[in-house]
Amino acid sequence: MNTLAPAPVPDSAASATTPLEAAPAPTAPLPLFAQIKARLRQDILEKRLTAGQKLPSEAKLQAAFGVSRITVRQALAELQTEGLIETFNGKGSFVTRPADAPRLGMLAGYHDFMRAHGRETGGRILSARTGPAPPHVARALRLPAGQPVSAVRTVRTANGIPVSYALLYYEPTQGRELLAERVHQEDAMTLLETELGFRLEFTQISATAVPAGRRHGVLLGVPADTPLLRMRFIPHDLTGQALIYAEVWFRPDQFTYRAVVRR
Amino acid sequence: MNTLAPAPVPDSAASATTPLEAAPAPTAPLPLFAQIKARLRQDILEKRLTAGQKLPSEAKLQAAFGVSRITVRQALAELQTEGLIETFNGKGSFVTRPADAPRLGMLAGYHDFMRAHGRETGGRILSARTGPAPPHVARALRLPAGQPVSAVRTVRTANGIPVSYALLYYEPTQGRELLAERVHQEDAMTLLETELGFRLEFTQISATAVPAGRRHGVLLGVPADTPLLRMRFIPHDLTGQALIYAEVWFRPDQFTYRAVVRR
DNA sequence: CAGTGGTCTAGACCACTCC
DNA sequence: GAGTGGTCTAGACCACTGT
Repeated sequence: MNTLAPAPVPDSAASATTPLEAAPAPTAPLPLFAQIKARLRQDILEKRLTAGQKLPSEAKLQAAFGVSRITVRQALAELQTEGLIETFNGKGSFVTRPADAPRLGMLAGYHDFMRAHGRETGGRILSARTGPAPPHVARALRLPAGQPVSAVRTVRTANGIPVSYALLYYEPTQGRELLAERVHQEDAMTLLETELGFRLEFTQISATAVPAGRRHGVLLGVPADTPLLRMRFIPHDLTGQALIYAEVWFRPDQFTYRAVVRR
Repeated sequence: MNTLAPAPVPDSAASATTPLEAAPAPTAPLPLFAQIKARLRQDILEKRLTAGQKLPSEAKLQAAFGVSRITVRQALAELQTEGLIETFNGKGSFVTRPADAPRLGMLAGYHDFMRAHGRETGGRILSARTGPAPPHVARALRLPAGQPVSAVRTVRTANGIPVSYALLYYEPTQGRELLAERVHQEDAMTLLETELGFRLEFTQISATAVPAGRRHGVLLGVPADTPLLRMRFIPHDLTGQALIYAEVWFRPDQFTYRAVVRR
């Protein structure tokens, strides 16, 4: 017997909606700890276990899944290195709040960075509408060409000076409409993690320099042909799905991109 | 008894040079697995175990340290998640060659990227001399102001077209002089990892856009005031020491910086 | 105090690699 | 087949957290 009983996720929370038999399992029956890990991960991603919530104790998991403690601990250990849970001696294991996890990409995010430097951040939304996705956006978001997407344009300021012009694309599903109301106040990545509850796994980043066009020059308050830093951010969740496509033009005299990268 | 016997690193390789008693251990005697891990890590960093080399088998480590297999495995597991070793079923554990480890920062490095796109990379060294460190460089490398550092200037080309102008600073110690002979052919980060055997842990990166000055314009073959992408890379080793300070100006029509960042 | 995770042991069986 | 890592069990003691 190498397959877990279809036991519900123990303790609190309903489940039953995800019988283990539905797993792939054509060839290799996953090791026990991997099955437990997959189950818990799914519970987290699908919000049956929500941010900050305490997981069942190791003893309870042990009993519920009918395995030894070491097996339970191996599952928890891997979830921990993946940053999905945190465990505290004497207290228990808890689903990480995404904001708790150290942010490696953009150092603490744009707004935090500005505030940390004593600059008042502001901004406004220039437009927010829905239309067919441009080809490169559709490709990045893995959507059929021409599929309708939301497009939001914003300008951000610091101490009243324009800093960036941003163009955001995303599928107009789930609670993502919130982006159109808040991106001028908070970082899109922060909103995705804290307000919308997505679990970011990795982000594709690119950077280049471009001369300010007429339109960007006016919006950012610089003469045409002034060098601008143009970056693209494409954050992905744990399943590899791209969540948004963001293209941002920065005034280099007002902002320098900084990051810390492992390896 | 909670302290490992001063057993030498078992199998091959001399050691004995690092008795465990020299450890901190004033208050909390590290857990056994942590002591084993520390010992192996040290052996790797100090080249008693070198890249690609096979570690003693779990059974041998078990016997050598006088602990149970699980304890050995916990040490190995953590070294693995830190990327210091790789293990293969049926073969053993091996010290990772830094180049094997997935490179998250610059996607596969500049030269690999160019070659992957079928472009012939070239370059030349403009100058290599030693002089007092500029203040911002001294600060980043944690050196006393004015301390002598090596400074290397290079230009890189792809298919004969200038792509970047780079300015590298580093302490002229150890084998690092090699940098002055090879940076025009290989990425500095790659040289540090593969040729010089450093273990990179994290890299500070910054990006901004600047107008090409007269000198940069001539070197890169673009008119003055053309926008350039200017990036700084400061790679650090496992101890947090900055290894080099690199400042690079890219022609944006020839190169876009791309990276994948966790979280 | 009870509950929780942190560490550790001594064994076991399996799958994989290489000779 | 011998050597190696991958998985798993049953039990133990400790340190920390809360009441």
